[in-house]
Amino acid sequence: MPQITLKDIANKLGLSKATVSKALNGSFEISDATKKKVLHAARLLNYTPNQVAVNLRKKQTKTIGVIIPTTVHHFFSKIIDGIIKRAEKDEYLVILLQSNENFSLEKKQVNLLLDKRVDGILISLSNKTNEFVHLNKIIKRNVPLVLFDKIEPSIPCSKVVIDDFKAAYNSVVYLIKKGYKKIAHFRGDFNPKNAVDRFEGYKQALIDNNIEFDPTLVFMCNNNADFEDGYASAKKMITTGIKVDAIFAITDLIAIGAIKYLREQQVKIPEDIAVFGFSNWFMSSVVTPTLSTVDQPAYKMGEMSMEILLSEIRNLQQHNDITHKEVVLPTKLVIRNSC
Amino acid sequence: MPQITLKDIANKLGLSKATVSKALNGSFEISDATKKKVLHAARLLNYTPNQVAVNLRKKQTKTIGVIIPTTVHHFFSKIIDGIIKRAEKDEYLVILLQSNENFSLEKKQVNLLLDKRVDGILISLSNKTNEFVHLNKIIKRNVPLVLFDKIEPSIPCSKVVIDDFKAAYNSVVYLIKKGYKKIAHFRGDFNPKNAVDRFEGYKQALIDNNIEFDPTLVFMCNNNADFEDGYASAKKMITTGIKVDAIFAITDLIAIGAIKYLREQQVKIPEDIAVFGFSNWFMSSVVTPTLSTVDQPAYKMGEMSMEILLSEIRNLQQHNDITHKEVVLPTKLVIRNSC
DNA sequence: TTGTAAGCGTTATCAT
DNA sequence: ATGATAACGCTTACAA
Repeated sequence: MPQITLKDIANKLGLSKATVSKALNGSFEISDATKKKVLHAARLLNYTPNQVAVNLRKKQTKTIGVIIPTTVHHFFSKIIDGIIKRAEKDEYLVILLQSNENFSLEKKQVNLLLDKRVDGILISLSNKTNEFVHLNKIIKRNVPLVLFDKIEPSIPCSKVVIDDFKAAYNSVVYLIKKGYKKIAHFRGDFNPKNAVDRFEGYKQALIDNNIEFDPTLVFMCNNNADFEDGYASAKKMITTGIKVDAIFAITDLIAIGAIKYLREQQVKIPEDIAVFGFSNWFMSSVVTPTLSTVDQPAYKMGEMSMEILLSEIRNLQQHNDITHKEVVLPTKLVIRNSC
Repeated sequence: MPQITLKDIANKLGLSKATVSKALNGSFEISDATKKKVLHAARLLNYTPNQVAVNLRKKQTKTIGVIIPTTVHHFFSKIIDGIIKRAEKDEYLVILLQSNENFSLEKKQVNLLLDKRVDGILISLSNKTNEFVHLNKIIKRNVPLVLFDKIEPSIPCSKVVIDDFKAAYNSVVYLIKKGYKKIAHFRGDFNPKNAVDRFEGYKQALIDNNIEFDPTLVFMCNNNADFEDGYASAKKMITTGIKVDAIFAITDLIAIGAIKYLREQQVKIPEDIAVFGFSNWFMSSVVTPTLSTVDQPAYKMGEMSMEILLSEIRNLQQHNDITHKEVVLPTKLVIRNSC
């Protein structure tokens, strides 16, 4: 059954398309009588405007594009949740794309979104992204852009992040205050900024507490930053005879991998070695022992990114000048039984 | 900077819009010479076609809509992964919406997608959905629809599901073969079909093995089917003095909640009580003890749903008749240490 | 208060 | 081989 159009209603009622359109949009120019007639006919015929036509005419699509490294990730799925819910409030639709940690895919996806004429774009950069022409292209095209979590500081756009440095710093300080002195760090080399910031936080916490930084206590988890990496690093640490009394892991998954190995080796947690994670995945609350970790406000991050994007879109449409925001969301320590 | 259009290129080159369009689309009517000129100019000006205009003209958007209950769920996020990856292969974009287990929201979202003129729709029904006019509307509008996971059998469209009955049946048979005789079931009352099917599978397995079905061993987890529910049900079971030697839980999360309570009470797993889950979340492989469970092919389910949707879209465009498929994806038991 | 007509940026048909 | 024109379905000056 072919879609009903304005023209159909106009013909049926002996009115012009213009009048029908105005009536449907509640224009004050139209008499109540015809408004009623039009509305009634529209309901009867089950008419709804073809948004593609509306979009073309109005030059806005009420759609925004989101590019993230992967959806299969507790942190990112909560961010998506926040993004979609916030978008819905303003009747925006969300196109979701995964870069899959692939830079050239990310570039391609930016172009797709631009061609789709989305009203704004939200990106969490892939770990491989080290060039930024695609981002600058977005900006040059005057499409609002907000970077979140995995960002590039030099891009002139709004950004929403977590203070990784501070969160790591606080975690390690917490460990130190509890009496741990030989604290290993299981780090990642990939998600450039986050991993580096956490590492720096770790280091600074040691220094500020008069504990000498010992590079041999730092283990690089550069495989995939996942469970296996934590397991392998713990194994490497134990088998090479490196003695520590605590581990600060860059990720819950890595922490849990480490826990698994330690438990297999009858290492008591936290008595022999304490473990601290990062992210507060749900999983952390059910492993044995339950994992102390850093809670990241993922939902909030998505919501906030969308919020800022929407306000920039609004400002753009109203020809107000837009000022970029840089939001640093607070994290908090969640102390459980692993330290 | 205003977007470059066909007209700009045409003017610059002293050609007509028509010629430029044809050249850009590689039409055989256009001479190689002008093709080259046009392509060069297009590249120079950084021209890319406005997809909104293309969509209006071609009456197709190369976009499909997906409605799921929630993104924050390991199972669903893997499905989304499968959907997006498959869509991308055919250069389709995906609009993602969450019904949030809210029926009226689901209805509204269907309308949004229809107005957006998406080329097809993928839905996993909310637990509250008990009317189906919105689905029939999609079909009446001739928009391809595929239902997955949470489906309604009576709707004339393609469906992709898991054989919940069989998976539950096999799990319980496995428990029985291992010698367990008093097997409790922690069930859910909500996601209608899945929960019921699993319950029926459980029951049938008992009957087929000459174990009398005992309704007092069935615990309803109708809060949210989550961790807390499993914990509470286990508590109820133990405190009311009901003796069992195994638990078949409808969900890993519920199983893990149960495990938590049992361990707190010094109940040995699996020696005193065995536990069997359902879904094979990653988490199941890291809890203590690691959880035996049913692996659901989530990624495959997303991929397959999209695959079928795309083929229906293709058939529709080519005016072939479309036949609906009903795919039942196989599951498999993952045996770990909890039974 | 209603209608006419142009235009959004394409593609497709039919001339030339 | 190229171009004029209409059409996709809507909104919006501007006229009536």
